[in-house]
Amino acid sequence: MSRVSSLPLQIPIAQLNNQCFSMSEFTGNGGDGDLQAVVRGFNNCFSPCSTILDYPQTCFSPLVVQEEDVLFSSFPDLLFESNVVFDELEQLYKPFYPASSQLSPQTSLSSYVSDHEEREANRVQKKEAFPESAIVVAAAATSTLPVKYKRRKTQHKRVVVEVAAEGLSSDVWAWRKYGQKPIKGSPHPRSYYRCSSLKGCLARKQVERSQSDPQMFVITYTAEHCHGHPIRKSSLAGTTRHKFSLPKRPTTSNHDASISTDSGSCSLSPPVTPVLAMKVEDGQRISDIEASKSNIGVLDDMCDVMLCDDLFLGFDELDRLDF
DNA sequence: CGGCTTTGACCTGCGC
DNA sequence: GCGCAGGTCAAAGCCG
Repeated sequence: MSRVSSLPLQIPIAQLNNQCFSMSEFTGNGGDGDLQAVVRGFNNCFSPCSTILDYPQTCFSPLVVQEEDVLFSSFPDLLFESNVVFDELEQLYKPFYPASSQLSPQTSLSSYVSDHEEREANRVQKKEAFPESAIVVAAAATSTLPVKYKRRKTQHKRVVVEVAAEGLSSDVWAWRKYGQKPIKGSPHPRSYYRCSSLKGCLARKQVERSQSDPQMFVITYTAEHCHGHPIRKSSLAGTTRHKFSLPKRPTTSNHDASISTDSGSCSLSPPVTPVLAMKVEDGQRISDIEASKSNIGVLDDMCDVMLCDDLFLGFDELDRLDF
């Protein structure tokens, strides 16, 4: 049985379509350039008015579903432990649904949900079975932290996706890097970005190379944008100004996670990386899980339809809008 | 000059 | 309570 993936998909570059770059083309420093430049371009995989509009079929190609089968045959235990991100997609895409559309992704693609205890138990199990798996952990904001440190890791919904470098090439959002940290157990540092499209926007994302496949990047989105999408005509604001971002001062830190790129070399390339992701939210109940499980068949039958019809129809509609 | 990256320091969460 | 790891801040400097 094929299911919609609740894990970040890893699509080898060799399997991507012919339009994609190779890593050697894409990177300026032998494959380990400057990540921040690449990162700006990624968000489009969930952004209805980014370059995805121009290349929807490459973003949600049937390859995605095929890969899911492979993925889940390899990780069967994860089927009931993780969640689908289509509700996240829907949230982002909701404003752009065609008015006539009667079938939103939500209605046909209910995600698995879990309560806190179950997720915690699962997390432990997963950690044992798949210590390198990208796991989404999300939580509601309940902290009493000082304002200065309000944005801590468990406060917001988190969406984890894994993409090839090609998927990082365009973005409607502008991201500003505010930190980079080496992560224990990982040879690659993690970079931290915040949305710079609007001051005060809490949207964050973290980017690091996948441990299992250094050609892939694990991107974690945290919180939500408190503003609408930047208009497409100005979406180049999301592209980097710097041809190559090199360390501004001598450093011994690890820049392994960094990739050099810029809009000049990449922005015209379609975001060819198919991406699905998963999301977990607090407050979900076991009964909801059971209800969602019953939709698996629907998922099987509808995922192609949803992606190809609902979303793409909406993209077409949106594309006709005059920004 | 504004916006960006870099990076050491600081702070919090969490496991023991 | 302590120490570690992760997340954020903010100063310094670069770039267009």
